[in-house]
Amino acid sequence: MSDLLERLRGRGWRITSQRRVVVEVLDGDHVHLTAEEVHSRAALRLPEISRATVYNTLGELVSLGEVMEVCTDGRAKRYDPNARQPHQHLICSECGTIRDVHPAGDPLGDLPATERFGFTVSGVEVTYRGLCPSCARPLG
Amino acid sequence: MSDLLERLRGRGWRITSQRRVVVEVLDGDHVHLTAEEVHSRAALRLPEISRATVYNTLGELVSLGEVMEVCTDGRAKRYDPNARQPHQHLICSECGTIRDVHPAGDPLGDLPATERFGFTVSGVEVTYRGLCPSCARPLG
DNA sequence: TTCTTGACTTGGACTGTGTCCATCGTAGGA
DNA sequence: TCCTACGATGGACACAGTCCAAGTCAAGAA
Repeated sequence: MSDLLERLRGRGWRITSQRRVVVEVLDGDHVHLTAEEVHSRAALRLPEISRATVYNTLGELVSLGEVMEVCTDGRAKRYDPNARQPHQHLICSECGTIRDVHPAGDPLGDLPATERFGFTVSGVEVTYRGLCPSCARPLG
Repeated sequence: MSDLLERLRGRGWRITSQRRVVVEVLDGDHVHLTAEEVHSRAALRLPEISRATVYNTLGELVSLGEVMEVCTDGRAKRYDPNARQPHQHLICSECGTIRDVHPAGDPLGDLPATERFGFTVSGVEVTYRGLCPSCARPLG
């Protein structure tokens, strides 16, 4: 069983087959799936799993800090299982591919007090945009 | 007439009453409205304006680089008329208020070549999150 | 000025994403 | 093994955004 499931049990989660499958789908590949993609992959193993359950489970994983929600465009959110290691995202504007990246610098520290307008700033998201090698190629 | 309308005319835009009203709504306050908010404000001046037209016009303004699309959460996109001056956003996680901010540092330069994976990186969005003064206040 | 035409607008249907809720099922403790 | 509160279900619903066929009109031509 994955460390993640163990941590969840430790936090009082009731481990059901549905939750197990959702967690395993996320744990399997470190790609950035939409909720629908998680649902269809989960349904391969557990055909009767409902959309509502997948949405609920993803929402809970996000609020526990185990999974990161990535809002790339106006479309579906994507879920990043690599939430425990700080990182940013590089997104292809053409095909939507997402890569995790680790920039130098400290964006939080870059925001001077005079630019905080009294806010309690708790986090920062950095999203780089561009074209991936395939999409940048002329008639690729 | 606004500079923006003049620029648009220069780019071959047909200036219709609908487009004029949408541009005026955006030009008026430098806040970050959703498409629906733009539509309802536009409808105060031009009651019969349709949602489709507002969406079309906003989309065109974005692709011309005159307006910036801001995707704050999974909900509706917001439209920022301040697209010609580079800036970033500070968002209250509680009430959704958005402020334009101008951090020090150069996030684009912070992404080393080894972290670009062959991408042609063209831009970067930085979103700071936290609580605004009203929402941070205990029982405010 | 009037005419012409193709770009623009309209409204309603449609899609995709996500939420809600009443009901049913079951994990895990007693 | 039994109980029960927590979780799952699925279908209705809400919201954001897109699409399309038909009607309208801005602006250049005559």
